[in-house]
Amino acid sequence: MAEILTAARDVLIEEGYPRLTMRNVAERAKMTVGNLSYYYANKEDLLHDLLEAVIQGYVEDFDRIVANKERSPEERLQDMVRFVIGDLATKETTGFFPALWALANHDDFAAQEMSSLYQVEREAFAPVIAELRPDLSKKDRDLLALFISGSIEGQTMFIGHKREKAAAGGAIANIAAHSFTALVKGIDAATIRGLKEASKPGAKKLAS
Amino acid sequence: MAEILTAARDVLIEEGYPRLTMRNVAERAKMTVGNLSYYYANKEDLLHDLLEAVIQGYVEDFDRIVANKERSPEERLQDMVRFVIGDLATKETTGFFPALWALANHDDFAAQEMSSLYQVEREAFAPVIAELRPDLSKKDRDLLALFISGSIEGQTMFIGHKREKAAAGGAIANIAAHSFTALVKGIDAATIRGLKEASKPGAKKLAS
Amino acid sequence: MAEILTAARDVLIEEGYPRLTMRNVAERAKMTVGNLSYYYANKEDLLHDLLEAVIQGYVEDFDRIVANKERSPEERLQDMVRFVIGDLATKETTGFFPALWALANHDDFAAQEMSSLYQVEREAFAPVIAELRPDLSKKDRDLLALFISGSIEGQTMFIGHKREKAAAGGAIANIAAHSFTALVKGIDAATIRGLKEASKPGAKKLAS
Amino acid sequence: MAEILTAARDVLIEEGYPRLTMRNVAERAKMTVGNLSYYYANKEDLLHDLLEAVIQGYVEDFDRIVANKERSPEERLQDMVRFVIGDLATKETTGFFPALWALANHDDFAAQEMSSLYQVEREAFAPVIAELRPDLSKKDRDLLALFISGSIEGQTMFIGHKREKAAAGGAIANIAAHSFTALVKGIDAATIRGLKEASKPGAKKLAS
DNA sequence: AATGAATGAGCGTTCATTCAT
DNA sequence: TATGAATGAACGCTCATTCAT
Repeated sequence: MAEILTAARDVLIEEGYPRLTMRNVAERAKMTVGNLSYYYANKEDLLHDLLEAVIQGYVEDFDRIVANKERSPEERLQDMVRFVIGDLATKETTGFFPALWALANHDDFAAQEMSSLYQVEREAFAPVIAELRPDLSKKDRDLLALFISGSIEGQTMFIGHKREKAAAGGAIANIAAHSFTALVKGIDAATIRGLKEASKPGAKKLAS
Repeated sequence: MAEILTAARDVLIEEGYPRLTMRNVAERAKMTVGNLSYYYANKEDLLHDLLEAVIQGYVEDFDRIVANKERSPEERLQDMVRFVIGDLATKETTGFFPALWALANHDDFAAQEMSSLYQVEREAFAPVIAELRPDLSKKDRDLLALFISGSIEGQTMFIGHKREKAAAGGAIANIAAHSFTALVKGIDAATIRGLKEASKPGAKKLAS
Repeated sequence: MAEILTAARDVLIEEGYPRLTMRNVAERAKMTVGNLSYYYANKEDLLHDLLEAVIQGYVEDFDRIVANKERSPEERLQDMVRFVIGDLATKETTGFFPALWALANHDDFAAQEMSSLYQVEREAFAPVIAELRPDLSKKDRDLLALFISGSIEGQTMFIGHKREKAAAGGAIANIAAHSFTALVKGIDAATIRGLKEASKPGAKKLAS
Repeated sequence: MAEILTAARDVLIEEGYPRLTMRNVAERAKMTVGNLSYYYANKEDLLHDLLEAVIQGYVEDFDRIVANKERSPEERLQDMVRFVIGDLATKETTGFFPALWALANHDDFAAQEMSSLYQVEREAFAPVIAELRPDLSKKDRDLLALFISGSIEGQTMFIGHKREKAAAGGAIANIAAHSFTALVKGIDAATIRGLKEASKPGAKKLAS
């Protein structure tokens, strides 16, 4: 039943994972605990279905973005960045993802779901990066997508829903769009592999 | 007693926030629950002390980094990026921060502690950004620091301890160091404020 | 479930208020604590229901007494006095009321329940007093009922179940029946208001 | 140490018996629990000393009252009644006695202390009753004292400190003084033994 | 499908008590 | 005398789970 998953998602987002209890979900779904357990014999099953369903929603979002082929690769990269950053400021996303990240540290299923979601995200970035930088190896392009994806997600903690810097969301999106474009267009393979930048030894030398 | 906070931190990092119980902490600290509650009358006090202590540790790390003035601003920016990215791959940091981010959604104290930590992080970045870009307003420089901080933190989910892409940590650090340097050196105020990039309307137009 | 309230009442009466714990009640009701808390989400609810139920029982007793109109007012007053004094010597009443009186000092709900019970008791006395003394104001008649009620209740400590002077219960009932009859028939309004008795200043004068 | 008993008494009176804990007493006495247990190895000892001390205070009060021989027996009876009723309205007495009565149901020591206190109270009433009614047997006079004592104590629940009818305290004292005087002067031995009043069978007959 | 009832474990917390210093 | 530290049991309460109906 979809109502159960909606209820569970709402509890998770609004009250946090520690309060994602069978009772709270049942109450929100206007059911008894007994009946909830008819649909989900145990909490683990419910959690798995919940993660799958929520993540599937985000997957569909990414699929939709990629489809647009009318604009230039550079524009499409920036569209995607703005879309994801815009989404991350919603109550749902700000509520869900930190819970997912924390869960992934101790729950293999959550880690795997998270993994598959971000793979889809990276696959959405992949074609535009490939168009902009056909000279780079697939591995290097994947690393760029990985970095961009992480960079974007990390903004959640600051410009997410009701977070301290929520008001800076627009400027952060501008910076991100510019930064990732410049990065993709400007970086070379040697830099990615650490063969070029002179500053690397610094951290270590000065720490000692 | 420091042993209690160490035990609590270990429980949080290794088992996750939902298992951060008085009994688990007491057991790890080789105490009885009764005695634990002699030191911490309630769980909230313990959690607060724990967050404060752990965050204070990171604050001290940042303070130490900033101190180094021998290298060029560009090198120092890259040193700092590499230091933070290096740290984020440790078991402690990968375990602690996602828990903190999730907690911050529903616990005001956690949100506030998180806030003060990242302010310190941004203040560590501020002087190098100021040296590189004296032409930018303080507000714009702060936005750059905010973006960089978020970008770095977001890598945790991918290259953190035992995370899927942990092996890519070195490459990600290289990309980050390069990307942030290029960003700080290359961006202009109009871009930050969204007065320059032509791609902005795209997302909406194509979504419809 | 009535069994729970019965069990709770028995614990209160036989073991006293400090031992009225959820575990003790559950054990006596042959339940687990978990199941008890299915019926009573918290101890306060249980206590309130318990007080209400027990007090309702006494209210019904009083209602039954008043109904009897065949005997003279004087006889009815004495019937009532003997009934209440007879009841107060039962294990249940001797066990319950001191607990209630003590509780009423620190628990508002208990105070209010106690209040409503004794109001019913006084209303049971009111009509016979009114028949015997139509000349007195309602206020004065209420004061007589208040005094009689208190006088009766106070006997609990001495002639209650297993109390030191339990054997004197019959004589005390005789004295009470006589005393209250004489009081109601003999007192005048001036005495109630303290305008007549000459002894009043004595206490103070001699204490100094 | 007297401070401990004072602290314990204050806790009992202000917070009630269930909150009379070693910790609360220690805190009020500005001690540590450890040090409190130097003076009182266990809670039972403390409770016993507390009951003894408080009750001794009341015993001394009674002893003082009896001493006054200048007034007539009737006046002295009324003086005593007014004194006790006046005292019962104090915070201390209203707080202490219901706790004692409740305790006496399940704690033998409390029952015994209570017993000895009321014996003293009755012994205070005894001489005036004897002076007024030398014709009655000692046993009958003791029964009158017992009834009077119970009657007075029972007023606590209604006109005690912050109790519902506290404002009626003066009128109740007037009624009590009058009632007990009339009782002592008017009753005869046959009535006490139940050989005279015609109303006795009523309660039973009509209840059936 | 749905309810209500029940279990047993675990939660945070409080307590009387003990003891080394 | 006095403290601080420690124990172990009990407290009220919540939880995931089970099951008869």
